[in-house]
Amino acid sequence: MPPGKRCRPAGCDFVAAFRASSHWLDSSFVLHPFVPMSLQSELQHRVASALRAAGIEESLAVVTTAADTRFGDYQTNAAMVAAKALKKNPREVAASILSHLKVEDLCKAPTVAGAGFINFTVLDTALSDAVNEVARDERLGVETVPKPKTIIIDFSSPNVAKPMHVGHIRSTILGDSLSRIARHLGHRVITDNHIGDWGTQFGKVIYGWKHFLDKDALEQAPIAELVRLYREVNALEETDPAIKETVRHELVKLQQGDVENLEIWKQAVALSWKEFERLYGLLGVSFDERLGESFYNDALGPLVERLLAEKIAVVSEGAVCIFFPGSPELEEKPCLIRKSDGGFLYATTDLATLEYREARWKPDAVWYVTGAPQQLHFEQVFASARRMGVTTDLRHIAFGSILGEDRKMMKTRSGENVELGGLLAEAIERALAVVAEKNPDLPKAGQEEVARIIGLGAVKYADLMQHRLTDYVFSWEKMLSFQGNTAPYLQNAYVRIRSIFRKATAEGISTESAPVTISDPAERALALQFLQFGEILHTVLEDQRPNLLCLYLYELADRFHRFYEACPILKSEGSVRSSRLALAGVTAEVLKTGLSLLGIGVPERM
RNA sequence: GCACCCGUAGCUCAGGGGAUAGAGCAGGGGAUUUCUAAUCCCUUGGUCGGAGGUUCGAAUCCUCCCGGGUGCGCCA
Repeated sequence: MPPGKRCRPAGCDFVAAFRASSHWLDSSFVLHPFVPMSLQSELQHRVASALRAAGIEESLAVVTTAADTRFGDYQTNAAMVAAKALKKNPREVAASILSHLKVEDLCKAPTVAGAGFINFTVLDTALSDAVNEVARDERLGVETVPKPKTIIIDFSSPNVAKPMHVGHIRSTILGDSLSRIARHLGHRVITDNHIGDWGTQFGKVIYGWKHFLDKDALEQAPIAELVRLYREVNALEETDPAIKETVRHELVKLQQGDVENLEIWKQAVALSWKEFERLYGLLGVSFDERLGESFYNDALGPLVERLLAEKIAVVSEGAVCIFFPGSPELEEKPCLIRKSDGGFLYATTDLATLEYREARWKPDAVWYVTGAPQQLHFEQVFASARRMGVTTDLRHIAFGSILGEDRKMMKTRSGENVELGGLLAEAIERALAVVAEKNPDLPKAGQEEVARIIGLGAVKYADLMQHRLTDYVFSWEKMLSFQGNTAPYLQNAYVRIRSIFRKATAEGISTESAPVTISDPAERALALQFLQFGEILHTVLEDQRPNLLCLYLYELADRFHRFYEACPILKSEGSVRSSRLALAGVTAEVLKTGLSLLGIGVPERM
């Protein structure tokens, strides 16, 4: 199985889904999530009022952060958009809007620039007020959605009897992060690990188990032994068609409930789970449910029979298929749900799984976090589900493949791909070396704890920071880098702040929350950045793109590091000191919360 | 053959109608009596694969072409 793929079928027009993604929830939170305290949304309201007064369509009132700080803090392109429809000069339209715009309590006088941009520079006082609002808010300006949805997120889904390798990291980490964000925004989330515990790999495993199982090796390193069996049988099959047939027969026997094969299967599943649990524990990933493929076995036959009876499925060339007349994309691509030999397919399991989920949780949405190559499969499954009357929003959260140095997908069978356990161990080991060097006084146990947080953070961040649809070339160097745009960079910003607070406490300086007063440019830049926190999370969830959160946090840490260089905190005095301390404190909170939503922890020192 | 994705700096990637296209790494030069240098500052580096089109405005949308990848009835 290629690593970019899951053990499960795929398919669905993920591009269409991606494009439509901002429409599946309430339109009310699509464009501008309700952030009543936010300066940005307040400006937007003011612009909307001005547009109304100027006789222009209010929905054009979109305020964004300025493209360049030279132009100010925020901007709106409404005049240029309106000018197009009105067939007027954009700058004249902008002037007309300005004449109706009342923002003197928030900004310096707005200016018209370029082709018709209206730029806003926020007053230091207004910015200070806004920051103090966020600082007082437990949720740091992040509102929950008014109408929470029930979302089932199906991710990770490794195959039993095979090791988890780097190809599994994307689904696992992406799914985990999306789950955390969705929950944080108030949705009801059910995470399910639809593990591949009933695939055709068992024919090979059982054959190998019966013919050349090394019991000592199984004792020592169970997964490795199972993999060895799998690979050896795989190789044998290539050369001997008779063995291939026997292997297939072992699978059929298992599916028919053969006692011996069932027992081997149970042991293999249990051994695999043990290893998966170890990795999930290390990664801090948990699931509400682990209903693997085998859970749905008994449902497959009746499901197919019912679909046949309902004339949704038909027999074609001996196989049971669902056709999609009237759908140009799927006209020639039926969904097969029973082979001519009576065996079931992944689509069958997916449909049975969906029925179960519908009945048990009545979800508003089901998200399948699997590789992009599976899009057609999901398209077929979703189309089948619709024929069955399912109206739930089904979405394939596709992601690109991890490529080898040769820019081709890493192949499981070639054996060259990197096992996840080894990658994580290496990351932690390298982090430990750095921690020991930088923080030799820390007790060993403390160093190990810090190394774990940093090493795992680096690996997770390296994956999450990438646009999820892009293929990327796997590189140890990138995965294990602790410099530049990496998790340790973000963690370091947090650690610096914690260090300042420790020192303040030691010196008897009050760290009680105090009002923030913005004056220095570095303070402005930092403050404006964490005011965006409330908006960014909604955008991330709407597009299912944690890389935007990574980018946001990187910029926050970047601005903090500059502030740190430019604005001494403990060296300053009085209200300036307490203000800067408070500013740093909020930054730390946003960093910690933001990273936790990526599934990344923060150490107190590093 | 058909469908989908991708092509942006030496490398790895952001940006997906808006102002002079950004970052990390790599390369060059600086900063530490000062809250952690896993940091900061400066700097080198780009006909955004190509050609048309739409638009006041295109890396971004449309069409075609080139190049790479992936998928496409009894695998998962």
